[in-house]
Amino acid sequence: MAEDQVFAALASPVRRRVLELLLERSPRPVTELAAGFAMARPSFSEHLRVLREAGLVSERRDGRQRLYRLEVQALEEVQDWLHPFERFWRERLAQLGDVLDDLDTEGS
Amino acid sequence: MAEDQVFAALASPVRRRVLELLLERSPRPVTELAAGFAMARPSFSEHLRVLREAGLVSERRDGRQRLYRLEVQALEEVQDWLHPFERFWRERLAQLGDVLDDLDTEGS
DNA sequence: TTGATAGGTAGGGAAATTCCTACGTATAGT
DNA sequence: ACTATACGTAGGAATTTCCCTACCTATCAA
Repeated sequence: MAEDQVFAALASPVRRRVLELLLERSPRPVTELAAGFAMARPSFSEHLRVLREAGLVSERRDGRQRLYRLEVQALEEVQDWLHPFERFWRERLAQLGDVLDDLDTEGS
Repeated sequence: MAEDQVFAALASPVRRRVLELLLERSPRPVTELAAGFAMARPSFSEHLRVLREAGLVSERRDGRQRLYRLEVQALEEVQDWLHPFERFWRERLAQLGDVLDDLDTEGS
């Protein structure tokens, strides 16, 4: 399943950080993305491959650079999976709100 | 980081499914949760442990059962991480909307 | 107390992940 | 044509993950 690959890709802090970098500016060449990581380049390439195969980024060649672009629609799969749970924590927040209201009422 | 453990826990389809089961009804005993998985019990126990250590579920003992409860606030870490990306796909959707509008305009 | 049920821990093997060094390929500049 | 740059693939070691069987502990029921 595609969802599986997306979640598996997000399991690595390195790969999540790459997506954050691409959120700031996209597309960007590999060297620029790799700059912040204390890691050999082939290791970093491997992370990019995982992101690519999950559909989270796409690659375009430009001269001798390869520009990686954020493909944000893949993250919608995460959002979609998360969505049914959202109701639950809204309830929690509502309850928290009630408690705060109570404290407020008592305090006044 | 706690975020790391949450994302790592969600990387497994089995564990995501467990959370979905707990969304339907929570808390539930282990046997009930394990019913749908073709897996030895100790393997399933291990998945529960990962979920517990990520803070995604909590355990309470009740007689000889252990009731697992969904702890949905741990998923907020995912939501929080995802949030900055949301703007991006809203833009994509807006663009898609424009295209559909254009088609509509041409069609009329 | 004996036996059945619920669910865990211990330990181990296969496979996947994550990192490395060495090397290959393509493009750009001189 | 030569050299440097950008980035990948190949192959391998260490670690982690995911599953197993065997066994232990606690509770309930007869």
